[in-house]
Amino acid sequence: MIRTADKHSKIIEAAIRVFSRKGFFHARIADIAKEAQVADGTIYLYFNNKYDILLSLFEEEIGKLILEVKLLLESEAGDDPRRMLGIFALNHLKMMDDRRELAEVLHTELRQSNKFMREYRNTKFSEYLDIISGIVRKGQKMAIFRPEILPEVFEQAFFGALDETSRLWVLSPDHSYSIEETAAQITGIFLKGIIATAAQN
Amino acid sequence: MIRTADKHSKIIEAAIRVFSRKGFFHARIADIAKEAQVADGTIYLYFNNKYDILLSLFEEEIGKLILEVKLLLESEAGDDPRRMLGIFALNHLKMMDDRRELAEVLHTELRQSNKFMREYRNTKFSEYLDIISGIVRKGQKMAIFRPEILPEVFEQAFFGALDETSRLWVLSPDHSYSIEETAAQITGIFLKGIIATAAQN
DNA sequence: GAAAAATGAATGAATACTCACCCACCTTTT
DNA sequence: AAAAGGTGGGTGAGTATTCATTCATTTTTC
Repeated sequence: MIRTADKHSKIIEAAIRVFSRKGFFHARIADIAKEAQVADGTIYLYFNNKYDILLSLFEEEIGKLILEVKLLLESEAGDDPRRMLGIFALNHLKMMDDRRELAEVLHTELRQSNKFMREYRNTKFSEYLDIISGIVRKGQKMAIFRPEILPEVFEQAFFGALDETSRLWVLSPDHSYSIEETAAQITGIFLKGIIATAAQN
Repeated sequence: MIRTADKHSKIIEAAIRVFSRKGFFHARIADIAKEAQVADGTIYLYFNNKYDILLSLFEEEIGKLILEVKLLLESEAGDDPRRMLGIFALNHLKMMDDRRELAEVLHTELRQSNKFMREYRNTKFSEYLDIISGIVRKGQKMAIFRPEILPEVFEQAFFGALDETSRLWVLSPDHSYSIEETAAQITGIFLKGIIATAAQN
């Protein structure tokens, strides 16, 4: 066994594959160990228990996702909240499509564990979601978006739409339309839904 | 032991409570039996195994939900697709709020099991979802809704929005606004998003 | 007093986690 | 610079526990 390999990420990556294949509860530590080419016991040198693997996985992967979108929003949106929503949506769907195994874990296990978390706020996940309400507030401040829309409700609805879409996308292998079309449809509906005047867009 | 009690529904109802409290995997058959005031073995006279309880629960409860909404749509919507969307949304959120325990089970376990179902279509659940695309097609036929909207994508987005909203609603006990307000916000966004002309609404 | 329904103690399969041991590599001693 | 000693990451067989399911027995029904 090569000494210098980064066991931590190796285990996380193995866990993503195994959890996506069998689900958290049916995944055995032995499966993850085998997939990571590591002994069962080694896993406990890096994680406290099975559930800790899942939580670490969430934190780390969503952390990366947040950095990625924030960077993209700064560089590509030209400070336009309308474009920001489109970029967020497309990026979310694209990344879920690129990393299907991670997507499956997030879709099924994140909810499960959210429910049993003491403090739902203060997670990387809610930080990711709050990017959306941030965009809404910005648009309202600029008088581009209707002021009567509650940013939190919009956030829930917009994310819910993306989440359900990506869930079904990943679930079935064949698709009649592209990710870009799908993202455009969703962004289209929500933009028309939130824009202040009967604007052109 | 009460004699004429319908054991089947008694067990289903007990299972809803136990699954919502502990989640499917952590729920023990003994817990459900105790909650239903029935012996462990009795459960196996009505269901093949633990997972069968969950699947039956889905089929039966979503079946009821479908009947309820369809009736409501026929009696209250006056054949107007715009009102139909509003009725669907409000009914969905209200029912999730009324039956929080069932809602929690649907939110967390339905996804889990969806993922591991061979044939995703042909479930009561997809029948429920298809009510939404049905409304969209109706609206497009009447030239009230934009024809370029893909009914399936709208269905996913609209349901996703409702699902995420009800999920968070059930998850946290305190709310700044009412269900009616929330439903109105969501319906507002989606209606403005799908309506053909810059109509009055 | 059969037949049907219900019971709950016993069974045994499954598996998360532990821990005694191994050994590659580093440090100290002579 | 060779030997001795130390360090700690890595290992994986073993264990204790947990529960879904079964079935011999009891209770209820008609």
